[in-house]
Amino acid sequence: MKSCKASSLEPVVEPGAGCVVKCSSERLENAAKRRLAANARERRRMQGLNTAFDRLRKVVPQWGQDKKLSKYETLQMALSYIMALTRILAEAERFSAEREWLSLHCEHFHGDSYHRYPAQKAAADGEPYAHRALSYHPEHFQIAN
DNA sequence: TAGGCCATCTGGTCCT
DNA sequence: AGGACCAGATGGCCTA
Repeated sequence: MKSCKASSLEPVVEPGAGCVVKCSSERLENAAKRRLAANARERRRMQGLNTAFDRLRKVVPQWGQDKKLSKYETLQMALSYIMALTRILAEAERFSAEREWLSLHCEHFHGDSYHRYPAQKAAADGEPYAHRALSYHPEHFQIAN
């Protein structure tokens, strides 16, 4: 019994017409199987992508959002969040550098007015600093663009 | 009912 | 050759 090469795209022409029919139907069957396998792989890939989005949603702030963020919103929020954290880090570094400078040069001052961290200052202003810094809302997305 | 969001299928392209 | 990735098409579900 002759076997067909599934890799060949052209139908194999044989004196007996039987193989042509059989080969093409086998090839069709193989193609269908490969398509189904590819569909399953694609489904798994997208599911993996969605679990990644879910994990991202968990670590991104959603203040005032009872509805879950869409994928686009999640990405935009993550971007804003990272930018906010970066800014906070930079500010913290700047403040600690200032503190060092002050402690070197102004030792005779008693620190209250100089040694305040932003968080403490903001708390004194009535609103938590971190909340003010990170309170991003979907309507702020344009800022990140 | 229109519009937004999503899942799935599908064919094309690139990479190993 | 086969898998991963991507983008377009399509249909379902939900909400204003």
